[in-house]
Amino acid sequence: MPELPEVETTLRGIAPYIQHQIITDVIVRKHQLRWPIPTNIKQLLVGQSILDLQRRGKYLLLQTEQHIVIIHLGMSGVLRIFTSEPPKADKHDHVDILFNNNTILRFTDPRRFGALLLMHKNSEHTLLKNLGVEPLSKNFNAKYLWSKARNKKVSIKSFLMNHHIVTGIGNIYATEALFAAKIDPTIPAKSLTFIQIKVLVKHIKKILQKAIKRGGTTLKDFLNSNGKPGYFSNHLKVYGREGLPCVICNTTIQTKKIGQRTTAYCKRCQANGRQKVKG
DNA sequence: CAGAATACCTGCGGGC
DNA sequence: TGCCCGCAGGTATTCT
Repeated sequence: MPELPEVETTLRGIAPYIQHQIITDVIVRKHQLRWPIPTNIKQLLVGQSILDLQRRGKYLLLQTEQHIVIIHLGMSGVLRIFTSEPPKADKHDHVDILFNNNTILRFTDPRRFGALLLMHKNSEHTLLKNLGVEPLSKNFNAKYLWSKARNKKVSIKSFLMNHHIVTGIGNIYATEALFAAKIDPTIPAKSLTFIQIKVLVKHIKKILQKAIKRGGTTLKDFLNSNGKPGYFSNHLKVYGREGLPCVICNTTIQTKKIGQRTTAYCKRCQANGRQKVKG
């Protein structure tokens, strides 16, 4: 999906339109997303106002007086804002939330891996309670990642994509961060030196921040709340570059499946000191 | 318990 | 043109 920068872009895009606004209607055309949208969502939300909007990992949280709306964009989800009559809903426009300022928030998701759930304001949702640290927070630092990596035999790439360790990093940004840090994505998490962990943390933060600044990455589906794509795609250095020359050393970029996910890497830059390539 | 495989769903591009 | 296959930004759940 949308990974952290895309969710953050979405949050910033929709917040000015719906914060402090009262929900006047909820139209659900398709309940069956990753989990069913609660059937009583309309009666629970109408009349409530949006007090606050937050992001936790890749989850968007819309806080109302009584409930918190949890939204996950899955692989192909998009939230868009309409301030006048929206276009006729097509088959993937699953939900419209209407507000008293005539704004409409529309949730579109062709693959339906996304979710729209409700939790009571005082409860703790199982989806959220076991999430790891936010990668852009101070809690995400070399000491933390190092301590978590101590006994982990999984590849460093799968480790980075484990949301119980650190949230919001998906295939694109894990791939990019490992390239920037010159770390072989296949090596076990526990085999990294503290210095490597430190460099990796630095690059993760840097890349995520840069991507947010560019409005996220659009490969195919992602659009911001105005329906515009993100522009970080132009800054990707390895992801999607299989067969093309490495931007650093010209070696042909290869791919490999790690934990079922395609991983692009430079054999030379990310050799992790195992062997020097001639030349 | 950790780690790997599976499941959910649609759309698209490539090969034939 | 059309069919079939594999692949895609995610992650909870089930398996070994």
